[in-house]
Amino acid sequence: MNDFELGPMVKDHRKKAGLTQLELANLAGVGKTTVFDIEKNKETVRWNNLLAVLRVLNIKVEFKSPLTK
Amino acid sequence: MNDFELGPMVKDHRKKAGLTQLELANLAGVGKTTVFDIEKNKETVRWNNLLAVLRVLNIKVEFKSPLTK
DNA sequence: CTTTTTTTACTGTTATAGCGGTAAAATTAA
DNA sequence: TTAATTTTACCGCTATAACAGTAAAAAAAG
Repeated sequence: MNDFELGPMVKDHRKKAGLTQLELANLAGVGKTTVFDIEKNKETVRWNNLLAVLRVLNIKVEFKSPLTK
Repeated sequence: MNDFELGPMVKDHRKKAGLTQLELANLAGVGKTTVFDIEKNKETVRWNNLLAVLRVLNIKVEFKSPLTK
């Protein structure tokens, strides 16, 4: 289970926000290539760049573990 | 709100797992510097490296948004 | 259909994350 | 206390992510 893919989620949110990849990139302060890579599920992107994109799209990140719950 | 810091959480989980930074790094397949940086909240680490460390510590990542819920 | 926009893909260059090594603090154990 | 371990910090070197172009393929608009 949990073969969740972040890329498609980002793409979906961007679409629903009415943004092009370039617009999202500019809003997030990253290059268009980075947005493209994120949507393609490339995981070698930098954490801060991914965070910047998620922030624009109002996607929150949560970390959970048996210890946390 | 939500000035959540990932670094301390990683450190706490590592401690409770009885691992040194070096051991965690080796288990995750990253350099010791990367583990150190993550615990210091350095956000320029690569997403895949962060994921590898979280996986060892059994910390799951969830993405949430108004659209998702 | 045709035109426009967007997305995908590739390229060369630049900036820097990641790495292991080393060593000094800081912490923990004996 | 001293000794051993761990963490923090810094150092070059290397690998590669990020970037702005460019252009072709795909999608959307007219």
